[in-house]
Amino acid sequence: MREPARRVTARDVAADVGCSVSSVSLVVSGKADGRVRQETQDAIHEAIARLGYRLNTTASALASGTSLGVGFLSPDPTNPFFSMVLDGLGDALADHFALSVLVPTGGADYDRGTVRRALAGDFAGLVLASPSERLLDDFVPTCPTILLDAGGPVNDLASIDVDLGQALSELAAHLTGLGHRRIAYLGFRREKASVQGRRHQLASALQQRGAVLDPTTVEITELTESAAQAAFTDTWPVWRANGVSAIVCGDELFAYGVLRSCRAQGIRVPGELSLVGFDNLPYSSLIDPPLTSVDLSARLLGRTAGEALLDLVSTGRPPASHRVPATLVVRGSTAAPATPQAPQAIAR
Amino acid sequence: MREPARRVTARDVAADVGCSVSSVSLVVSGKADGRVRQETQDAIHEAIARLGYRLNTTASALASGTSLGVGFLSPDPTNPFFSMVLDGLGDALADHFALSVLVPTGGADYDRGTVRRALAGDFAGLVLASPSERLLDDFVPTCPTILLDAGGPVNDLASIDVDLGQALSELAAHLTGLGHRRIAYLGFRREKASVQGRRHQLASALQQRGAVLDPTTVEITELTESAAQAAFTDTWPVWRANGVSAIVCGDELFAYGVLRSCRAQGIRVPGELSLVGFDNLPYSSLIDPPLTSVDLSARLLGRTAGEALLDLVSTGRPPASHRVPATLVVRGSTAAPATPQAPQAIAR
DNA sequence: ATGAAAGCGCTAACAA
DNA sequence: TTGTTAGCGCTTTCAT
Repeated sequence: MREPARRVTARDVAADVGCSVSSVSLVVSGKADGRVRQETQDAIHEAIARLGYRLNTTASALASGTSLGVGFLSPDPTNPFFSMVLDGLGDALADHFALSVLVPTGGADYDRGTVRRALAGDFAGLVLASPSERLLDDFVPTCPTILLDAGGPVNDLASIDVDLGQALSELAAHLTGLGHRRIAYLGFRREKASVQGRRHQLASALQQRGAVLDPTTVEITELTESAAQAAFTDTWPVWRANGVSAIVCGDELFAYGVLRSCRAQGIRVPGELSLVGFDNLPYSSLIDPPLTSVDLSARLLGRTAGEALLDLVSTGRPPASHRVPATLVVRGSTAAPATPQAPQAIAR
Repeated sequence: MREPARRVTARDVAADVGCSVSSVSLVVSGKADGRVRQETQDAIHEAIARLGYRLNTTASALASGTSLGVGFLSPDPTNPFFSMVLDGLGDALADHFALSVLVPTGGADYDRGTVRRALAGDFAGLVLASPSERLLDDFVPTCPTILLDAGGPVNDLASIDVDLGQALSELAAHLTGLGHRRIAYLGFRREKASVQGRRHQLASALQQRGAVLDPTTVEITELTESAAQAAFTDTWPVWRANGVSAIVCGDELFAYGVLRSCRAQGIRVPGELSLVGFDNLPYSSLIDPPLTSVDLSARLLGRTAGEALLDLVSTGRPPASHRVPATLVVRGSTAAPATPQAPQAIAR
């Protein structure tokens, strides 16, 4: 039963050395050169090591008015996309801040409650990944905040987004080149503008090549395989009747869900149905069939967000919103449709 | 160009209401009932809302001597195993602490530097996932710490571990039942005791059923697919010469790496080589072939660690080390060996 | 029921 | 170059 062992403070060190706490503070924070004599510095260092002194970062933060960490919110820390974003973010921030991951409670998307907890955390900055529309509506930032994958700036908050333009036209070219004429989109329902943007970009890229995005819209609110599996199972009869021969999924997890549904129903992929995912996870190339993917550069996205936040925190000037380009990775889940496709009229 | 907007403090609220800061503090911390008159409480609540006051958690932590978060260290936040552990941890801790994920710098395993940063963070507690042997050697905890997947308690630190006993004998029964007689193990080199333990458990389970664990040991230090791919490519000639017909991988990522190597070399899985992974990621059932897996119950592991930590932090008594049972999930990557296997002598 | 006051451990003026 | 001092915003006795 050992003592609570009162923590060694800067004062203890100062007393031991016979100097003042300010000198200790200066030495510890590395601002000592030219302000504290070398001998004193040495003595302080020695005492710190001997006594086992460690800076109390809480007190330090309070006194200096700076905060210690930045918060990261994502709908689901389990989704590989967000893990990779987190990894990139860590890269950019590691030397400057601790990264707090606010895990939404109960497997749901993060909501006001989670954000409130984040705001209570006295962070130096906040990164909101794939925030939902409702959330942003009444979100009042209390610290430098940047959005990630919000589809563009919202309420003066900069957003780091994926630029899908190039990848989407490549995708359209790829699919139409294979002979697909009617493609469906299985999206993630988050912030309106973003979703519409993705759909629209894909739709117009397809149109330019004489193909069509099926107007039957499916937007999933839950970022899980099983939700996608269920949604696809429900909607496939309609899409099939419409002549859809390829599906583009707004999240790779969705593609996995579709795949499961196809297996369960005996739908051949590719052939009867071609499948494209957004993300390009490490597993894309291992699954059966290997998934053709739009690579969202998650890690780069995270790093860019980290850098933007660093900039925002230090300069106080709102950073420009950034776009990092996505790239198309073609694999085995897309092939020519089994039945030749009729040319389509322009949608809507 | 808006003002730095000095933060609303408890004093502002007190001044507004015409009471003292102590009352505000009591109300905010929920200790007001019976100590502050109801009218005053109401007035304070009203002022808080109107003024937009939020508790400064840094100051609160300093004054009360409590800390705000717990730190989580893992070799790689990108590895789905750790994401799931993190998720479980978040579940257990969410209402009590913020979870800080300390991301190791530069993609390497976390080292003393990372730990030092963690220790500097004034956490209420620390969770060290899959710590390396060297790390623990000279690790001096400065706050309640629990280990996760360390293979058992180390230096008085409790560890939450997977109990492989049952799953491993099922696995041995499964493999020998299929006709395998010589199995190799591709492990993750971390803390010695743990690794030896896993190997030994598997070895003895196999022996009891007349099969043998190939003595050629491969222990990978880096938790990546590509490391496993390379290691397997190097060692396969030896294993093949020894008559190995099945491989058990200590991490599912390793199994993916082996799979890639097999594809590259045209080794048929299963048939020429059966493959088993440890983890049972969501992707196990989608890859080709679906992976037979020892499910490590990552999420439960995380949740258990969280609960143990909560207990440790609040009671101060070291929690018991826990073992959560793994389970075998049989899928398509294991089958009878193409060539019948000779009965094997007992290894070493 | 309420408020005054003494810190928590550190930082940053300012004096010396 | 060094030490003294006044806080940072909150919690927590302890009087009142």
